[in-house]
Amino acid sequence: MPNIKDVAKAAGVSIATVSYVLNNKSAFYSEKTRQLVLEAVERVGYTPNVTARNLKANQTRLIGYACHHLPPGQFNSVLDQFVYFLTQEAEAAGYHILMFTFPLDNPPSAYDDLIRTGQVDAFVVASTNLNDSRIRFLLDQQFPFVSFGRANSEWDFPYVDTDGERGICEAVKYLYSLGHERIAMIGWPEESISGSFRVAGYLRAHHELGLPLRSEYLLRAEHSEQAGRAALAEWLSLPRSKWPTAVVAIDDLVAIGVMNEASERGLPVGEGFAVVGYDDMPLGQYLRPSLTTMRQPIAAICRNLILMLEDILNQRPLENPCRLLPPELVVRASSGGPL
Amino acid sequence: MPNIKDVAKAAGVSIATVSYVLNNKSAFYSEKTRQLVLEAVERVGYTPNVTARNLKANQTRLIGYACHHLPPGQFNSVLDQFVYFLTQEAEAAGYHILMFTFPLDNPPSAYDDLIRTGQVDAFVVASTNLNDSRIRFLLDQQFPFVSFGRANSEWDFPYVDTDGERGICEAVKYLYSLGHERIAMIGWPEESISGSFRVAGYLRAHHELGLPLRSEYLLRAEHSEQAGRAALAEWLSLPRSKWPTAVVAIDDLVAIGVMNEASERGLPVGEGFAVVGYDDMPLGQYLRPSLTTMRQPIAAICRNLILMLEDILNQRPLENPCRLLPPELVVRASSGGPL
DNA sequence: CTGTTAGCGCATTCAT
DNA sequence: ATGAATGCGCTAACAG
Repeated sequence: MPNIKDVAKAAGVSIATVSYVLNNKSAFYSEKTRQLVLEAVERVGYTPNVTARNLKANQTRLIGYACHHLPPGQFNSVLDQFVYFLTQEAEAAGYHILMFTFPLDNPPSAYDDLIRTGQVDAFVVASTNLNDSRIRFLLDQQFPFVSFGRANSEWDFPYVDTDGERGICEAVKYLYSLGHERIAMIGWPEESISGSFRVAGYLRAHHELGLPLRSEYLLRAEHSEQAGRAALAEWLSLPRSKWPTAVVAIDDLVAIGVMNEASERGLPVGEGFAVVGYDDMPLGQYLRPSLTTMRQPIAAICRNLILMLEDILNQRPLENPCRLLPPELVVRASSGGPL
Repeated sequence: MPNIKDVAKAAGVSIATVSYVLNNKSAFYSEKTRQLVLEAVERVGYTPNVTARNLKANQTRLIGYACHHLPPGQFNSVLDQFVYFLTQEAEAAGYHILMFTFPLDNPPSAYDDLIRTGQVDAFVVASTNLNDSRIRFLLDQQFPFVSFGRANSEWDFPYVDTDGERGICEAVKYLYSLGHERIAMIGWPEESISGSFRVAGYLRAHHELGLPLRSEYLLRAEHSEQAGRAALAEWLSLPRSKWPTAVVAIDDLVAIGVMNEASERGLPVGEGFAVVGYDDMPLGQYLRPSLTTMRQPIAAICRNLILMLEDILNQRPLENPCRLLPPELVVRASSGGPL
């Protein structure tokens, strides 16, 4: 690879002049020198070496993003979209994404490594939770990062998140508009932060609709198909008159469990028994019945994450460090028509 | 961040000595100096700066991997697994993955950029095809890379691939062992390289089993649910006695299309009508009926990719530059029991 | 306007 | 065994 010296030689100027031209420091060269340099750049096929530039500038133009392994049977339904859009937005801002993994027993260690060795300028943290050790660590270190997802409310850090409360609230109201009054929900365990927002939406919808809340209609379970099945089984053990006519699942995988259990027990999903999921995983439209769900605006989330990171890295004040984006109701067959 | 000078000062030695100790050049320091240095490293909290080290060594310890966007409705069913395992294996070898995107109208340009700016040491190319412009470009440039997937047989480059021919052959033989004799297949368009290997497996199985080949049983379509539906519809327009009793789909999404169309037409998938997919996407086990499929050994693929890359980057001769890994038949409900 | 030069942090050669 | 000095490729301060 040719370097700046080769260009200088080819153009018959000094390396400083080449550097000035390439970095548009227009005060330091004449137009004819510029032509000379650009032509030489073209001739020798020169592109500045990023490593050298980074060493000088004390940066990397790399953003770290950790991908985690999920136990078999689970999966992140929107990970591929997220990674793609994040990469694309990062590139638009002149960055690339550096992928890394972290040990489950000590997540911050991987972040620490990358910081200490100077391999990234910032992080995008995702799949956050209450007392998230990574966020606590990054706050401690005062290292630039943005988060997809919230954590402890008293912690002050920039994040983008889907407004799960609003989303589930909208889902419940939609079901109500179809005529459902016995609407059940499967949440995640209480420790889950995004889970608790979504459950709050369930509660708020009932409050605003004046629907009575029945504690037996709100169950908590883990992110799994089995959890959806078990929850429905529990509801179907109630007297028939108390069976919910609609279920809001906290994510699509749980919704699938509900649909599977319902089908096996002869409950007609989409015809009198409604199921709504959350995430809009790619396969949802091809399920039978196709899955009504709340779509996470992944592209917008990634755009916001990177825009915020740009502001942070350029020391610009953040306009709005806490951004909630509304999910979008995608109506398909599993929610059925009016009762 | 402290640098090597800080350590040298703290240890009362020169920076050269610190460097020697940290790089285990044991010929150049005494044991007691070593202790001195290590203790100073600990005290000031020093970690070598990777950018500086890279500039000196003319490397980046970064492997480029391009993720591509798929049109809505399509998706790469094993991308998240692939990215995770690739990242993990790369880390085990002392590398990280740099994600980037490329424009569909000029894929090599993104690879060229990263090469010219010196941002990566090598690439992992995936989703290859015949006349793949990226592979041709990297071969031209003689830039280190490995591929997940094959391309033109006359091109000489290192790759790992799933043995699609073997996989589909095994699937067909399994169906035959259940008593099926009218086994149909949906392939990808002829231009698809991995598609043609899989179709070859279909043909080989028929040959080895002595089953007659009927041209109407082999259809070609794109990677979509709709394609699976359309293929089944075409077969069901044959006289009933010629309906296939089993379908091998070239990928899970197509298999889902077949299952959906079959269910809607009252054909009992898993009970007399068998469907087998390919890929083992995470959701397959939760479909109704659960999807029998050929599982791609993603973890092993990633391990092989990185092992080969290590050999290449260290100028070691490649033991076996063309590695075919067998997929694994995962029997679930959609293939049913013996006829 | 242009060229010379000093570092960025590190590895390594060459003296001692 | 140790340290001084050089250079990786680049940017930018400074001198001319």
